[in-house]
Amino acid sequence: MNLSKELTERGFINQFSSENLEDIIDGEKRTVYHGIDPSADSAQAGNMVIWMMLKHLANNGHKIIFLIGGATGMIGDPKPNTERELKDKVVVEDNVVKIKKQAEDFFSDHEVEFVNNLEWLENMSLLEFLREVGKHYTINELVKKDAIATRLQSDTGLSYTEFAYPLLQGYDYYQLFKDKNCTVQIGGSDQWGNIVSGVELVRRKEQTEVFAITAPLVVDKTTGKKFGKSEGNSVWLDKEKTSPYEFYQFWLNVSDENVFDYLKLFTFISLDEVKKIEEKTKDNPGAREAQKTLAQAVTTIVHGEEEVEKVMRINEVFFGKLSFSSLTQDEISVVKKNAPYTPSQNEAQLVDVLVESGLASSKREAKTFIETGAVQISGNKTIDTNLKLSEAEHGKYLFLKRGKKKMSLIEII
RNA sequence: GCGUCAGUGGCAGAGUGGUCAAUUGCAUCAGACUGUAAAUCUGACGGAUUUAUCCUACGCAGGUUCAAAUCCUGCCUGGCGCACCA
Repeated sequence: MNLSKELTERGFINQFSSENLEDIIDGEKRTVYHGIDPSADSAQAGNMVIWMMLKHLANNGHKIIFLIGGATGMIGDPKPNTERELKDKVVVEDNVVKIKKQAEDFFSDHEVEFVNNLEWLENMSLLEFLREVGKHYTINELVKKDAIATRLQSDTGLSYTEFAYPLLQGYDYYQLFKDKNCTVQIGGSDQWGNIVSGVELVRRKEQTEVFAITAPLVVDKTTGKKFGKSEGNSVWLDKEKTSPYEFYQFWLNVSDENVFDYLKLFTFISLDEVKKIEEKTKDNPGAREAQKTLAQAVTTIVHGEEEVEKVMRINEVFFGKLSFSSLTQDEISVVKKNAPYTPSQNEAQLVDVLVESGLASSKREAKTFIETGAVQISGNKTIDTNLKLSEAEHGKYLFLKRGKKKMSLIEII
């Protein structure tokens, strides 16, 4: 199966700027670039779609340039409803370092060149920008761009700064074309306008056709919402922000409607194999074979095999047959390092411990949880809001559970 | 700069002196049912609490009043209109 077909069937392709995709990626080996703005200090699960696509491209012999928008990140691209707060320069610089490190790890098995658009944008003079870049854009055209058009209609308006964003990204493409003969740019579908802006700039300045490909924004089919939130929080690739355990849980909890799409997008499992899993799952959906495969595969890609093994052991304890008391000392220390863990005093109130461990956000909430029977101590439900830890049966460790999926290991110190 | 309209909880959006911790919807969380799924139903949804109350909050800062999200003044932010011929 050729690459364009593979990517299409896996669901990576939304739009592309050519008659057919084959012409872009199946023929000559090209230099492909993708850019990300350092608007946070870590990429999220959603970013992985493009990152996976880059891996597929790299596996097929294309050269990859990974651009980190040290310059564009200072501006922020126009969001459809609100103007962005300008980010502090120091924060942006810090984010650049972190994202770069993360991407380097993610692509460690591929040859990827990293660039920062600060290199060429930082010292460009305003006059040069207006003459070399601005002159090739008409306002008439810019105001038709989706993000800009909606903002012009909205109550918040649109600053000149953000209005200029497409020009900056366009210039990036031009630079990479001139410098490194880059002829393909990929991004999320929301980036289409910005990417095409570069395609046009290159055509106008160099009379050469370069290409654009976008991937669809992954949407949760069951909710219609943007994918990648867990309990209202973003799922990050950084394990300090989203622990491997939480990361694994996120994928394990994917609903049936989505899981096969995700297997195609976020893992390298072959399409045939996915089909097999799909059939197996139809016979016995309760086994959640597909989710397990997905969680294991994605977590391996992001955090590595070793982490996955640890996470799976923790799961055995939290959800599996293993009773807590049967854990060996060694296993407890594994849980301690990888799952939510809270040290506590023996005389502490249960409500306080719930708050400290993050299982409840306030005492009031903690009480409601207890009253509704959502709290278990080492497997035993408790409805006593005044309970102290010392009154519950436990050894040095106890295992606190709120709801079905939130837990924390409590160590008495 | 002038005029005018607006700024409310995660979001949308009511409320125009006390009955407002603020209607409603979405989102979120818990319970029941399940498969750590979805859908559905039930409940919670600023914080603390001795559950009587207290504190913090309706752009910011003051003021009027027994009492303000609601009235007044100033400021900040944004939308729209005007700002050359007139």
